[in-house]
Amino acid sequence: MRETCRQDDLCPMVLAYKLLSGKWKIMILWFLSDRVLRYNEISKRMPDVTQKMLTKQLRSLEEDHLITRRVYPTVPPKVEYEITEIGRQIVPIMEMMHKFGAAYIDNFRDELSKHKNTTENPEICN
Amino acid sequence: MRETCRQDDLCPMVLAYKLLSGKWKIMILWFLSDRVLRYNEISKRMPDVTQKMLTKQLRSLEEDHLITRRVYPTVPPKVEYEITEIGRQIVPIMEMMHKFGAAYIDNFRDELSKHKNTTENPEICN
DNA sequence: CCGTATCCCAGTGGATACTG
DNA sequence: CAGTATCCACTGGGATACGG
Repeated sequence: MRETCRQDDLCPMVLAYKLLSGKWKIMILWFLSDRVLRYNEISKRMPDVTQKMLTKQLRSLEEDHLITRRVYPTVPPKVEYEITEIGRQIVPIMEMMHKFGAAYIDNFRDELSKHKNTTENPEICN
Repeated sequence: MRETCRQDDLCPMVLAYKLLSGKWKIMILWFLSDRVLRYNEISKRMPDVTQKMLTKQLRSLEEDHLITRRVYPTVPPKVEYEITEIGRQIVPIMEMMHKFGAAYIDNFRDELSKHKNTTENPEICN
């Protein structure tokens, strides 16, 4: 594993980190891992994200080929977002992160005030 | 898995993301997963991090119980950093991230200019 | 050796209003 | 419905110098 880092000037692990960097990206990917969603459906699931930010993160994910954006030229407009093949490979990582986070909470239930309101709507994962 | 999100106002997955948020944190954790390291040894492995940032990220990781900091009151001073039990549970996540990153590179070798110089020293993972 | 102290900048993220 | 357009605040990250 460690050898692959020498291939070029970019560490795969750090690249993966960068691809997921963005306050709402993993949530978006999480929801899209379930099924194709329209803009509004994502928005409803994430009430705390402003339209601007949601659009921005969606475009960034699209640019990185983790999701696709399909526009139906209808009136009113309809836009569907779908996770890609490569994007779907992130799901197990998110699952491990979820598992780790749960274990972490078990250990440090008391001192999580720092991270409270990590999300104001806990239903996001449901 | 999804049910655990209802326990409190904090999604474990997002918490995990927050714990790892910080430009150099996964690299630090990666190096420490190998063995205990002194401040200077970490610094040598990550030439691009300023002392201030390295200290900051180390303190943050310590505050989050992912690493420990042991100070030897000698002259000159000696400080050792060690990954914790819970911190070690992140290693498989980092390994999956590495694996994903490698697969990603295989697919999009061409258009990675955006992420080039993700690290200026590719040896970081070695 | 292992840090602090200042100062600084860019980019991320947000509030609010508007539109094809 | 699915976005843009402005304007703004914050903070993560950095350069440089100094200190116990």
